[in-house]
Amino acid sequence: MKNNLECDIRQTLDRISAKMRRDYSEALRELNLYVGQDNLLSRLWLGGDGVTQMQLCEYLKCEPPTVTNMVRSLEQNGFIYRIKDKDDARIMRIFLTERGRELEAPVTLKWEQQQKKLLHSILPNDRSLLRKLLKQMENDLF
Amino acid sequence: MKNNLECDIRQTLDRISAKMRRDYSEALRELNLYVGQDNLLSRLWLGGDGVTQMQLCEYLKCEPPTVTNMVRSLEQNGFIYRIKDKDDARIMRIFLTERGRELEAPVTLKWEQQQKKLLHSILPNDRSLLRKLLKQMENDLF
DNA sequence: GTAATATATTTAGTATGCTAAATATATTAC
DNA sequence: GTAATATATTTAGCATACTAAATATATTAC
Repeated sequence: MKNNLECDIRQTLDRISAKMRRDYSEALRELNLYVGQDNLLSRLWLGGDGVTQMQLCEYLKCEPPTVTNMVRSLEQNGFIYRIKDKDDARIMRIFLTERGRELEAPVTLKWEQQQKKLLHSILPNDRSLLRKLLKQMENDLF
Repeated sequence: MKNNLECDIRQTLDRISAKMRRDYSEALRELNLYVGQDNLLSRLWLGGDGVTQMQLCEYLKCEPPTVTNMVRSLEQNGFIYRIKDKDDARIMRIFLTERGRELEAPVTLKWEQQQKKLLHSILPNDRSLLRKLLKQMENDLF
């Protein structure tokens, strides 16, 4: 069991994602962001100003308390602000501040750099094959 | 940039690893373990009884404070115990309890189940190709 | 032998991420 | 209109995981 193919694939995948996360986390610290916050902001950058926390849960595929914490941190650091919906008092709507909006370009640059590093030695043909296989795995998982 | 190949691969990889972690976390809760603790224990199962925390850092590829916390939790739950090295008082050596040793079989079973699910629809040929590409990516990253 | 440096671990404080339970507001059923 | 149910968010408490700083012990330089 120890050294077979399946085991190796799962473990390698684990190591890649952990290492990717660490590197990426470090890169984002230069922008005063924590890893994951960029994903939340990206939902707002693509014209999603006024989105609810439930919509962010859906987008980030995480649970409501996680979004509560992320949103609190981002608000405290001045990247977003929240307004209670006037028709449904249960709902908080999230908006970008100017400072949050300004992060789009530098974060996109970090994304590109990270991707470049990740796929550095993979040839174009292999890239599309890799994507196909990963998508297949994703489908099996969900 | 938004929908190109590279971006897709990074994001898909992210989603797979997050989903895998969630599923796996749930499965491990039945054994009173948290995700990651199984990896620490596996280092001990493979004849590594008496290992130091620094060696666990190396194995788990994480920082010393993380190991301190994991080890504290595992000790409190009775899976391991710690003894101060008699020659070097800075070093703590980690040992499995009987309860910790008993977890090897059920955890291995969970691993197999998770791997099976992950690679369910990937053909053997594609599996070795996939592994090759993942290893290549890992090399680029480190 | 003492001072400076290196190593191993812990503490404090931050984040993401979870579950379970509490709270507040809306909607539905009667 | 009231009671029961559903939805959105928060709180509390747990985990992994990080950095920076503190602590304790060893080793090296002199």
